[in-house]
Amino acid sequence: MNITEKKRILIADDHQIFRQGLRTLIEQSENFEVISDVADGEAAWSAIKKNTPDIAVLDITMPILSGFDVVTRIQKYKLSTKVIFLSMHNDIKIIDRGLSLGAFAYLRKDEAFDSLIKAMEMVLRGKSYLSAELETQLSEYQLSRVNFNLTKREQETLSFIAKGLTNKEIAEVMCLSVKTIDNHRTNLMGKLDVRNTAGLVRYALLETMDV
Amino acid sequence: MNITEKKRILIADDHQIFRQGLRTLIEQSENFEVISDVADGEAAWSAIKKNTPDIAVLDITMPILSGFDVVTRIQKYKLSTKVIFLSMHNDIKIIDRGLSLGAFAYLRKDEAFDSLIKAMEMVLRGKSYLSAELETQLSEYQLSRVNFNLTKREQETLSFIAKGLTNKEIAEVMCLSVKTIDNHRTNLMGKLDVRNTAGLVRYALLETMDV
DNA sequence: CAAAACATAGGGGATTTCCCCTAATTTGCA
DNA sequence: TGCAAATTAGGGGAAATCCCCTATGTTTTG
Repeated sequence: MNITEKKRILIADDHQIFRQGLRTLIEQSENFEVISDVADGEAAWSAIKKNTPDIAVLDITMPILSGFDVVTRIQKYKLSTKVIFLSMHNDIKIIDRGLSLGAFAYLRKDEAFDSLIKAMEMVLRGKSYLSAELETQLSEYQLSRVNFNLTKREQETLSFIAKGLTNKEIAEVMCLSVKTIDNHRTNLMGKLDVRNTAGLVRYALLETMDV
Repeated sequence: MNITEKKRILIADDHQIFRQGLRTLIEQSENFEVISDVADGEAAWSAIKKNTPDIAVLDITMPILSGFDVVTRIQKYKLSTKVIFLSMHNDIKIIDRGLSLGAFAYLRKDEAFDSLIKAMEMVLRGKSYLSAELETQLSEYQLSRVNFNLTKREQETLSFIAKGLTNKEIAEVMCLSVKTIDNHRTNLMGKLDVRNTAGLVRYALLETMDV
């Protein structure tokens, strides 16, 4: 770590008290200075464009632009600012999305402040950071996702199920036997690890966006 | 209509050809001039903030910011620019959402250009515009929505159904007879005008956000 | 080319949903 | 206070689902 020059941090979070507290904490550290703290994603993006901080610590849920929107813009304009998400979200899907958009670290707000310092130091060295717990969850999630390889016919069947058609109706529109649709249905439930129509519809509506 | 001064129009749509065509059409009219045409919602918002056109003709599906996002900002900053949505979407829920966010008119892209002129003239007079067909659909939709008065127990039952529980399992967690859950289910399907589990889950996931 | 995966279709049966109906209590509101 | 709505529960039966299984032809892939 360069002693003569503090690393420049931007904070974006729509909760003012949290923001002030975080700023104070970070500024106690010798290696970091907070150059700006803002309350929404648009302000964050403006500040990042203008000042290119070393690290942007972003909330996900923010007014106007979300943290996802901001990191997307950073990637688009190839800015050197590295993003750390600091969010209350515990949903592994959200976390996966954030990291795949190009963030270097993801911390939950309930983690210790030391974790943030650690994350910032690692991120500056070009490494990503994730708590051990989240890392486990994430790899399980990504592993489970790749097994969701639905075949073309299974996808078609699923989309009809999600639209509310019965097996008989699906068989008619796809010009197939009801038994074939029943098979697709069984295979879908096996692959997606659900037990009934409700689970299939849930998957179709929540995990994919094209229904 | 003021003859000496043309009304200033902004167009936002991510399809360039459509945009150019629309600009040409509008500029043939004597009463309107296109001050800007842009390809995404962020550019639209910037231009609206800067120039406050009389009317913004917006697509809904656009990069960076959606048309919904733009109209939300216009409302938030109380700008005088009036929004007309011009979209391919035919889904009455989308249309309802757009109008309830504060748009003055909604036109489908497949409607005649004259409709747009008519809509623009009405919008300038502070009136909203909707094709007769869409107006009928919309009032039916809004009427049907208010009848979706689900009782407390029906709502509970629905949320369990949407989570994938069977009637038997729901009966257990709610300490009721399976037959009671079956009744709730039947009543739900009647009220929501769907025919099966898939329809119930769809409603729970798409019409409410707390699942 | 051979193996694996996919798509098709059927048997058969347990379980669940779907959809009528009746009916007793309880709750809420005018 | 009284009536309407809500909640509970059940009978009964048709339909659909869920979940095993086998089997044959096609397509994809190493």
